[in-house]
Amino acid sequence: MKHSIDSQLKIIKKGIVELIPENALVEKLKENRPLRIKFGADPSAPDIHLGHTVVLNKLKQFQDLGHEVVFLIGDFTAMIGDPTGKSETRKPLSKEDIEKNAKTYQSQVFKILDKSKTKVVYNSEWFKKMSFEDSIKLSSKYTVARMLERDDFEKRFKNEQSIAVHEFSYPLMQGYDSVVLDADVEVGGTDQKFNMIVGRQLQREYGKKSQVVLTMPILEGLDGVQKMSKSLGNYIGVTEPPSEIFGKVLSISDTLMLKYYELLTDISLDEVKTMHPMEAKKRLAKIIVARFYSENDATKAQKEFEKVFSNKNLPTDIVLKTFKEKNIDIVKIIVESGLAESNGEAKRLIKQGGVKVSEKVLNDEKTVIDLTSEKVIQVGKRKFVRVKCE
RNA sequence: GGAGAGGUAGCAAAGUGGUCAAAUGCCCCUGACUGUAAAUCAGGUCCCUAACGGGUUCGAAGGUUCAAAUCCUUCCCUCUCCA
Repeated sequence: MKHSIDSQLKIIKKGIVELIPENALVEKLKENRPLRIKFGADPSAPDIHLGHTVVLNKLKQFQDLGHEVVFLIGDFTAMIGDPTGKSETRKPLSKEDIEKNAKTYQSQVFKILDKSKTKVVYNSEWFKKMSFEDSIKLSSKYTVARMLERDDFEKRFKNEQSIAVHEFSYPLMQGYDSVVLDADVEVGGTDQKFNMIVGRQLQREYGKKSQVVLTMPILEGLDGVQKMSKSLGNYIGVTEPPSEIFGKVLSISDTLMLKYYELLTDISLDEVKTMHPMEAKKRLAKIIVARFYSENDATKAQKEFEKVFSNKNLPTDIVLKTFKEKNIDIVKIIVESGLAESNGEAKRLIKQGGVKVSEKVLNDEKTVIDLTSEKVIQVGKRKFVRVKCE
């Protein structure tokens, strides 16, 4: 191995929240062997977003240091369905869905991870074989009081929200995964801390060495408050088109931008602070786009952004929607091309001056548009559609 | 098993027979100002209608009433305390 323990440790510790416990990691590194780094993924939400990449980047660093990443897909867990929080019970996924999601997940994960140094495993492999006796044995290794130490359990308990008994099984199962896999290190977001620590204890109970728990900060979503997640709709997905990613980054607040720089790049914050916020944000957006596409795509995305939003020109590519009739009410066009949900909303938008036809604000909701020539309809700042009759 | 408290729009939370399509706050949408930033301001936020008005909403299904989110019955769900 090329790196000394000190230099490895330095790389590993960069950008993390906690390393529990640090000296155990040092001991493991001293053994001078590739460590097994466990990372668990839930195949119910297959789209990877920037939030996930914080953890994935850390895993990549481990790979670069010569360690082995075990990418665990929690297919067994997903089959049962996890009723987290107050949201209604999540529907258990079918086998087909899980398989499909797992594939999608993998294809996206390998935009960051090194495939040749990653071992993919499914936890149904061992859980399917477990008997009821085994599972009772497993649950006897942890107490309710300790379960209630977990933040969200405690909160829900206090707030009089339901906690299904089997929810206690999730930390146990996740911990048991570590037992089976002989994980040396488990990496996850701070929200996973509790579950990962359960893993440590279970490993000990089963006569194995405890894993080291490494937590990464949670990336806030575009709103700057809640964590980035698909269900909250405040995310930037790694498969989104470059222009989308670029635009979304530009829309975040300045404070949030600093956090993104911190968690997603190697650039020092001092340097960022000397820049004009706008320039800094564009730079960040470019870096992120380039990571999932290319420098070239990033530059293109920036030019397009400047064209549309800074100079208020029309975008280069606008979707074309054709109609059979030659003359149609503007309201109908807006709704049918998906720029608004209902006639009422379309009318509202017009009243408020949010609709432009061929770059001119339109105030009369009764306007009939002549579609013999092509027109560009714009709703708000960023929704465009080209329309004409067939 | 017993006693009690609840389920209202995306979320939180008022309303407890007509004045309720339902206060308020947040989220969200549009506009102004900008840097698609923050802060601020103005407007909007179930569906149809140019408008008058109409149609569907307050856990579900029935019922009482001229009239129900509000009263009654049954059911489903959540929580608290006791056993």
